[in-house]
Amino acid sequence: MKNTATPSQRSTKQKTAIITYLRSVKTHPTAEMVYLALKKKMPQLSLGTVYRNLDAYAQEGKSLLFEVKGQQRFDGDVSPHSHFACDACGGVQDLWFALPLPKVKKHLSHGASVRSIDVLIKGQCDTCNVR
Amino acid sequence: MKNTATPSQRSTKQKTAIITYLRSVKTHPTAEMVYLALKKKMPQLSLGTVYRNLDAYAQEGKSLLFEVKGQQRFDGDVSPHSHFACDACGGVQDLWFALPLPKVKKHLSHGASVRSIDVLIKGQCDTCNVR
DNA sequence: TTCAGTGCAAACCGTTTGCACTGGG
DNA sequence: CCCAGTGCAAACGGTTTGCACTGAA
Repeated sequence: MKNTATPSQRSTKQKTAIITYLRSVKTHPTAEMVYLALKKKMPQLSLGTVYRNLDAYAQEGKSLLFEVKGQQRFDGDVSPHSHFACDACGGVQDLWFALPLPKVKKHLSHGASVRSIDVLIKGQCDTCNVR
Repeated sequence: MKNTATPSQRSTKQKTAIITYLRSVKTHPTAEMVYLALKKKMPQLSLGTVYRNLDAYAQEGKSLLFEVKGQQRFDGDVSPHSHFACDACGGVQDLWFALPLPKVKKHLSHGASVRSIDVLIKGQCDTCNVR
């Protein structure tokens, strides 16, 4: 969240692998999850590189970034939607209801500009509730 | 966010001061902000105590807890509302538009239970936009 | 008197960063 | 050849925690 924005100029194996993985998955992974998944195929991959690229993608608007229980979660799907995070298993799911955007904007102070709208619902998922 | 829930049994100066301060303020302070504010009057107050009590209040539903830029922010007003966080100055403001709750619930998986709904809008506040 | 709560300081851990090296253009 | 990007490991900083002490009941 603090990495300085340096728009990417060169394409590398690592960048391609990271964005490809993020877009192929619906788990809203942490940086470490991405790192561990890719390390199988790219053993020399470093965690710092994963953080740098995930942060860059988020800043460029190529991914969503939100925080759950003190950890950053990334989402390769940037179309507007919300998230449900399970307190028990830590899983995150997409929710596709629409926000009343005109109403929202009406409540913002005049002159404020919006970069993102994050809706995060916390609770227990159905699976964890059964156990 | 990781402190184990131990419902408070004894009332102390510190607990009273912390919840009173949190309810008196509209700044959505971090634990450190609360600590620094109260330390003026209670010089022996410790940061750990502030964290423990703020976390406990959040778990008991006596305050709201959400995360902005890797930091926990606390809100003594637990009536349902949303937040706007300025990327530039770090300030957080309340927003009082209503969510379409029936629609939201319709999209949750059957069997899931909801503990909280956090709406966080990020951008630049009017003041920072002028500068 | 008892033990929940506190103060203190060290530990924790997710994230960031400095630096030498690598490889894309 | 050049310098953006990477790997590595150390540093960072917000939060948590172990332990001895304190004070509410």
